[in-house]
Amino acid sequence: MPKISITLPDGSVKKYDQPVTGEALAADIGPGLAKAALAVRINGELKDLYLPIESDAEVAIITAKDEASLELIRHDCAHVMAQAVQELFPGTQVTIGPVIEDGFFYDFARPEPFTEDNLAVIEKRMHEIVDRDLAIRRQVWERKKAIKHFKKIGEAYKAEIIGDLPGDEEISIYSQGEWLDLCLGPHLTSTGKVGHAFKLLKVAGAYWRGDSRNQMLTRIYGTCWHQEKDLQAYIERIAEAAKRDHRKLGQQMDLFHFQEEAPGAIFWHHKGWALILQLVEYMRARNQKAGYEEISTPEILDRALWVTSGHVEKFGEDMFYTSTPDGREYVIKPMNCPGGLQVYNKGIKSYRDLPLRVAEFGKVHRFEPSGALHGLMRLRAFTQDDAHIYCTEAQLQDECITVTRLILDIYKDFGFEEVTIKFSDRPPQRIGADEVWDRSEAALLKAIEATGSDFSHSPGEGAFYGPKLEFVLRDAIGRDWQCGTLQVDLNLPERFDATFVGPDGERHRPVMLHRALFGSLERFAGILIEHYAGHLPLWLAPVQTVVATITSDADVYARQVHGKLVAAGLRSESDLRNEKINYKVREHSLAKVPALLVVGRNEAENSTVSIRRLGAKEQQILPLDEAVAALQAEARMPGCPAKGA
RNA sequence: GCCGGCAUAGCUCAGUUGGAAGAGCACCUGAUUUGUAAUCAGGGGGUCGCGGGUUCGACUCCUGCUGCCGGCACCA
Repeated sequence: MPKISITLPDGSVKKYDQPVTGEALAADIGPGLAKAALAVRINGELKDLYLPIESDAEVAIITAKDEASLELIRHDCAHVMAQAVQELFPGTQVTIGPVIEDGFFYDFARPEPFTEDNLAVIEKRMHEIVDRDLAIRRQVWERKKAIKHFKKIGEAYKAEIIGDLPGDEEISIYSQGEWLDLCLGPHLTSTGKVGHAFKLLKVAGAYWRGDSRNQMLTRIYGTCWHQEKDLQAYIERIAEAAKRDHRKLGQQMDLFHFQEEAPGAIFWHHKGWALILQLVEYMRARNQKAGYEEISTPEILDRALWVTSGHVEKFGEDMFYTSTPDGREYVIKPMNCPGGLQVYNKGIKSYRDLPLRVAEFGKVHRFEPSGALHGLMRLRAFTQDDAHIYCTEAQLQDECITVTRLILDIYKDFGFEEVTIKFSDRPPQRIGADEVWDRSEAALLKAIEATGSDFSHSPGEGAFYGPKLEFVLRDAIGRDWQCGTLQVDLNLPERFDATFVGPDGERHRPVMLHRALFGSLERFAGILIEHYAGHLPLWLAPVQTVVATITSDADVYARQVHGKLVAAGLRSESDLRNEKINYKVREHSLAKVPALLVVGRNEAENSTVSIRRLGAKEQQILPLDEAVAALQAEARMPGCPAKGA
């Protein structure tokens, strides 16, 4: 009587008298599969191919076609790299080497860190180890023996990891040839299965266990694919992202610059500023439609106010300070809310005033760690499209839903269709009663539900003063950017003693919400530049049209065309230089001007323009007035009624 | 902040073992009046990031600082 029955993915069942390995099972199904087999999935869990299956199970043979197999070869590739490193650089300790998106890394402890120059040598040795086709085998060791072994060979970090594993966990050690590593597995059956489609990408420092108080290790990043063409495609993908880099495009398009005297702050040139102004105009219109008022509060406020708000205590090390000759100490605001609360507190608020929605395009300064600065994406001086909503607890739910809908709707206008929401709830250290946290968290969750959005839960990641939602959008090449945020604040209304008079004639504490949609205008501009690869849609483009002449005979007409475009509200420039049209086309194309209006003798005589759109090879000849009207219509801000309409 | 790398003309980058700072583009001048991604010729332009040191001599070697780049940590 067969003892073990194996159910395959197609529903068929194979029966065996004794335990069977994944290898044997694959061979039993077919020689092609035996050759392609990389691992097995037993009851949903990935396992090594050579381990016996002891009891009835649902089993699938994993081959290169399975998504999971990429993780396997990347993990093995990390091990091959670790082996190569230890062969080449004796005395280097291994720590951890996980699979990450598109690749893997391994962290090493070594007095002398690796540099990029070492990568080629390590890569070469890795290819040799793959060619050795070493069998990879799993062993289970007794805990004490494992710790003793790793200590003996000088692997203090590995010994520490084993010591910290839960008591009931098996200590599995994988060997490939002479080389051993502690690892949960599973792995391929031999180093040969890794193949040669891998590449080491960069070296970096990384703290042991991700804690900046610990020793810094040296990390090597790599990527690994089944086939060379996949590797090449990945390398091209990285190159494509580099081409979109907003710092590079920002220079090419003459949008902004940075310089040493203002680390983390930006000099906007007029074209870049035009983009920012357009974002502000858009958000103002949306705010106005959504029932917001707008205020503006001082950028420099007495330090005492920041003591009251709690910022000095909590973020004192991360703020800009300034003092005046009269000896007063000020803080350059890192947030708009304390200033906003001063406006709220001026005069007495009634429950009839709520919900009160107050927007502020506030420029804030934060003394970010120098290593965190990154173009427009992480600045020390940036502008928030901030707003604070003061409401009653009863209104909290509706306000959360309305804000969430507004955010999602606005992202669509910028071509971001895929948005996920991150929900962060109460951290261990917090202020406020648990019942209030219960209600606040429930309100945010309900808002997610009401919009039917995808969301992820980050337990304990909320701010100390309240839970929050963070809105993450996916750009044209699949990268995620966290932009918008909606936070409940249980702290500041208390600290500044904000109140409203209720129907009962008593003073009550309002609930305060913080919300930003773009987050930072500068950062959002950077994201847009990368999302569109500089090809901003007409309504956002800094220079929307350029009128370029073919000969100087058309100069007078070109001025007339340009004048009409400007009168129609378009950001237009004219190019009457004594240059060939090829030269002009090339130059304005590189500057990412969306619409080039070429005029020569023909156009001047017929009152037409030849429109060449960015990226197109063909032109379109249109009567001047028709062309202006069409461009004007296209340049209209989405989501808002036309001005004066 | 931490680890590593980088810093030469407005931009992109060359610059050998330490021995007189270069190219292309851009800019200026002139010629050319041109039909959809670079017309030709000439010219001007440098504290080689900043400061110290070694040396007869430093863009080059050593060192401190600043900024930037790639990560890590941080991100109210």
